[in-house]
Amino acid sequence: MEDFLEEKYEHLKLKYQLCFPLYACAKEVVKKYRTFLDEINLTYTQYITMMVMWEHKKISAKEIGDKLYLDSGTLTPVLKSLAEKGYVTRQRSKEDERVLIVELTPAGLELRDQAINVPSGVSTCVKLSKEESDELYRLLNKILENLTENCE
Amino acid sequence: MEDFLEEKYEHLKLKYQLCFPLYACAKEVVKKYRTFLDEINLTYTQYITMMVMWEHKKISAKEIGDKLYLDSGTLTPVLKSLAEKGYVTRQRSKEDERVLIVELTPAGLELRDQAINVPSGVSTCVKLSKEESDELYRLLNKILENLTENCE
DNA sequence: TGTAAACGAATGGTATACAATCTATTTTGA
DNA sequence: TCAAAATAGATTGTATACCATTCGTTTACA
Repeated sequence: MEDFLEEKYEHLKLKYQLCFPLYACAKEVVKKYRTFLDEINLTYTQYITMMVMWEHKKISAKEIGDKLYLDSGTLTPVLKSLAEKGYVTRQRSKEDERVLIVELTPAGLELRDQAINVPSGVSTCVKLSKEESDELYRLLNKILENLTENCE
Repeated sequence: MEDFLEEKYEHLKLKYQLCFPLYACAKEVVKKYRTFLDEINLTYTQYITMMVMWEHKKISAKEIGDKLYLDSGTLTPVLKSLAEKGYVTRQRSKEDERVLIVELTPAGLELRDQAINVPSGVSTCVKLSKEESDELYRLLNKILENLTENCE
């Protein structure tokens, strides 16, 4: 095998990877969020958790994890920190003691008004047209679906 | 303000966010990589670092960080672990003592043959057409460019 | 009905990520 | 020329993420 015959390794180069820009892009976008979220003293993970709370008001930890693709190892400390900040309460379900019910507090609801301009701020930096955003949204959700089901 | 007038908060719902599927998708793809990379005992970060090494053989830590969008806080332990596994060497540049030169070892080069089927394995699970992959690649790199420059 | 299986959280361990700071070296510019 | 600024890595601290395991509760089913 000659040393210059490296064609079979071409696909291992970073620039031919689809998944690398996905990984890098997600990191950079979260980093951009940080500049906006610092002002309301939330991390990105706390922020997306609050988004679930703003929409659902009262929901189990399990359901939050399903929506955010996070397991209890990640979510438990996040929920505890949000409870310490006074934005949510944590209590066991009466019907099923295994279940942790997370509920939005009035302070948590008020926080929404301070977060209201975060999405547009980030969106301005991302600078995609409506058509491009829609297409990207579609492709990402398609991958998410494909990965969630078993692959052959 | 009536309680049912929540239109102004609609855009804060998770399903209207572009960045959330990006974040979730990147996590799930990296998780899928893990199933393939476990076999060769590499983490995802170690794997993309090795991809840079396979392509460049000898490169500074700074340049690796630029390519992978990683800072020294993340990269230093990754490079140390790869050196412990025997895949790279770490030594200071003679010309500029500040610079750390990372060099691929023969064992590191051999590892490439074991990694050769990883990209197609993940790609099979992602299940996008050639056209979709190309478009996603284009959009992600466009966002990366936009985020890297300043947003007013 | 009573025990095994399943379930939801919590915990401990490992590995990122990034900001802030520190150290050593090199470059700049008055 | 020589002090200030810039640069490259390393270190420290905080916050994810995920895996494996554990614990207590609930469900299934033999």
